[in-house]
Amino acid sequence: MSVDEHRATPVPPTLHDVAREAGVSLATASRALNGSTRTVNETFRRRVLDAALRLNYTPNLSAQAVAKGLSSTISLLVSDIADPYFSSIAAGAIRAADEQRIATTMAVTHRDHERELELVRVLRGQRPRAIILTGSRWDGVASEHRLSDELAAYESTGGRVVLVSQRTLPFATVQLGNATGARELARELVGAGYRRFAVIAGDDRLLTSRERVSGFAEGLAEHGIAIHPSRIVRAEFTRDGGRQGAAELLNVGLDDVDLVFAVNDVMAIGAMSAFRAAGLRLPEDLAVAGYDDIATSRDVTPALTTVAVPLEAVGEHAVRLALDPATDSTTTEPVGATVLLRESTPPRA
Amino acid sequence: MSVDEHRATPVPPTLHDVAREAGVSLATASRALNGSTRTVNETFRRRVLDAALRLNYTPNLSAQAVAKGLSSTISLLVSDIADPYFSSIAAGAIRAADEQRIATTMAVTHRDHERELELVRVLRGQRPRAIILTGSRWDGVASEHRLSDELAAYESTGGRVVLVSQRTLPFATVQLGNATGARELARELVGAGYRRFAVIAGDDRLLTSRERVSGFAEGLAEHGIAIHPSRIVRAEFTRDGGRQGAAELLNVGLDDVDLVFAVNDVMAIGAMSAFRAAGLRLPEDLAVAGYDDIATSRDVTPALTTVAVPLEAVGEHAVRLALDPATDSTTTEPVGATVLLRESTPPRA
DNA sequence: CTGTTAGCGCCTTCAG
DNA sequence: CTGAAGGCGCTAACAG
Repeated sequence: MSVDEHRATPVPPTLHDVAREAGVSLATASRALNGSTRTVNETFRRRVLDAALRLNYTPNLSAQAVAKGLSSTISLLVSDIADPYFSSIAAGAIRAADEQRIATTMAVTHRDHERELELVRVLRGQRPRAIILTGSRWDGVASEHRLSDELAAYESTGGRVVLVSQRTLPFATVQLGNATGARELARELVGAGYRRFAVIAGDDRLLTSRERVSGFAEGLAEHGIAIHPSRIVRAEFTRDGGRQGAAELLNVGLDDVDLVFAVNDVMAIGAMSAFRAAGLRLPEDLAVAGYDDIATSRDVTPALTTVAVPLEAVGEHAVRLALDPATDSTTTEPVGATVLLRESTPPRA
Repeated sequence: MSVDEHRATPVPPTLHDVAREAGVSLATASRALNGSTRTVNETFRRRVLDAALRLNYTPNLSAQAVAKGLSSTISLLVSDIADPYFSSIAAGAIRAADEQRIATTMAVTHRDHERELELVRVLRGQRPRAIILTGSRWDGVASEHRLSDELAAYESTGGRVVLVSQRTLPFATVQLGNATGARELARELVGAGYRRFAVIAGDDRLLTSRERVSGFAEGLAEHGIAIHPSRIVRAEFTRDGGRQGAAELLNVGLDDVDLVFAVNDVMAIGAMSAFRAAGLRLPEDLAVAGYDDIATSRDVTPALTTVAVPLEAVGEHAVRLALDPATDSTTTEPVGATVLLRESTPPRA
């Protein structure tokens, strides 16, 4: 009767078990199974590998992490994983991490900055190789300073921080060309014959919203076109936010508007639904444009004009920056965007 | 000049540092910071907490895991995180895990069973509290046995396995009522006046596809309706698969069909796009129905008739099963589905 | 090339 | 209630 049968909770085999089974020392077993630098006699190697296989041994990654003071994990923070914007970035990030045999831990902030700060503290406990923060940064939000301090503390103890958004904090960042993309969209829309615009924006402290709105306005300004302030409404960065923004525009009146730009596709799609519910025909009565090029944008009717952001590539870049030793807190990786004119904004006479 | 300034790589403060800073022993510091059972003098408690705050200390979770032989992580396997079906489940799972202060590690199988098996092996190394496998199980696929063995080994060493799909393997599972949902859908569709059906299914070894097809057929059979085998095509479980399936149906001819049921929304939406590209008017010329009720299904035009699966709740259930000590390998949690009749299947005269 | 021996950061009996 | 000491599984010098 082995000692195992006395134990209340069964327990996975350890390296020690493998070594004993193979009749070698712990060190040899360790080297045979992982041994980066050192090499080990082929006979012993086989014996160890066989033993490991026989016992169905899997190295305890936590133990490895404490022993070498380096984990094989990265942490990815997203606002909402059910949002296609973030799930696409996550897909790219997970794939890139996977290629380097790094596991990805995901956490969700629900767009709450206090929560985001708290999560960073918790995640630090995992001692991940890197923490990647996705989602727009905020302006004029007190917690941003505390967040920055927390991240700086993390970096000062060997971690790496990568931001996906704006470079408002002193960390490596994958920069999304929001202003440029929106400006280009505005130009193309003017080129297509549109002149009278309204905008459904997000919270003005959300830099992504701000950049897209101001970039769009700049593009229009180049053609001497201005957006009347009453034609810019703000709402949440969600589908319902889009519906609400549309309702608000409907209230102030849309007679002098021929195109509504929602600062992201999810909102644009919500807005389309609200406009249609109000009896408007799209695109005949009103044109709509969004931003991001989420998968749904081509499946709605009319297909949504938008600005494509290579989201999966963004996730990959973020991980690459995170894992590249050459990266430091001043590193920056710009990512471009591409205007996609579709049926929701047909050329106007 | 402190010793820290000599170190090549900076390092996070340890519990030892905190204890020294607070002028107490390691044990006291440990108890003050986590100490479940033991209680510690209020004065010391404060001293320790203050010291921890001052040093910006975060407990090393890996070290805790090795010390107590129990990690605070669960692993979630999905086929494709950018697919709204899985990202919704993930959202629910992450939230539920979060509530119990458990971190979620995500891995992606890309619908490859070999990869899935490999991932389980790797993930076991993390010693997660549980491994949750989402996505349809396969029938007649050799690796399912090896997977089962691997999972059994994991469970025999204290882990917990939860499946989200079919209970074809001897582990706790959240069972999705695919057959029931599809049968109900068929009934409602017949009730709405439809009589001639075609189906876009997935790989026949995919149990989710099979269950939905056979449930649907059963529902029709109750009314004496059969689907001609040539009107059942198979394709990948993706949007492109849906397009392809639609093309195939278009080829064999759709004159004697008034409704196409795609076994999931993503495929249904791809099919709609293909049908429309072929000049069909939806729903006048052809009705379409899907399954899952992903967010996009209500945003397409016409809005898609589907069967709602409470995806986020499914994720939550999976985590609850995973973390509930009362769960064992025979536990089962059935989850119902609800038919949602929308514009893509208007009542027929 | 192999084995012995300290740790890694933390928890947890076990004495005081 | 507190502190000292051993151990968790593994790695990395250090000898042999």
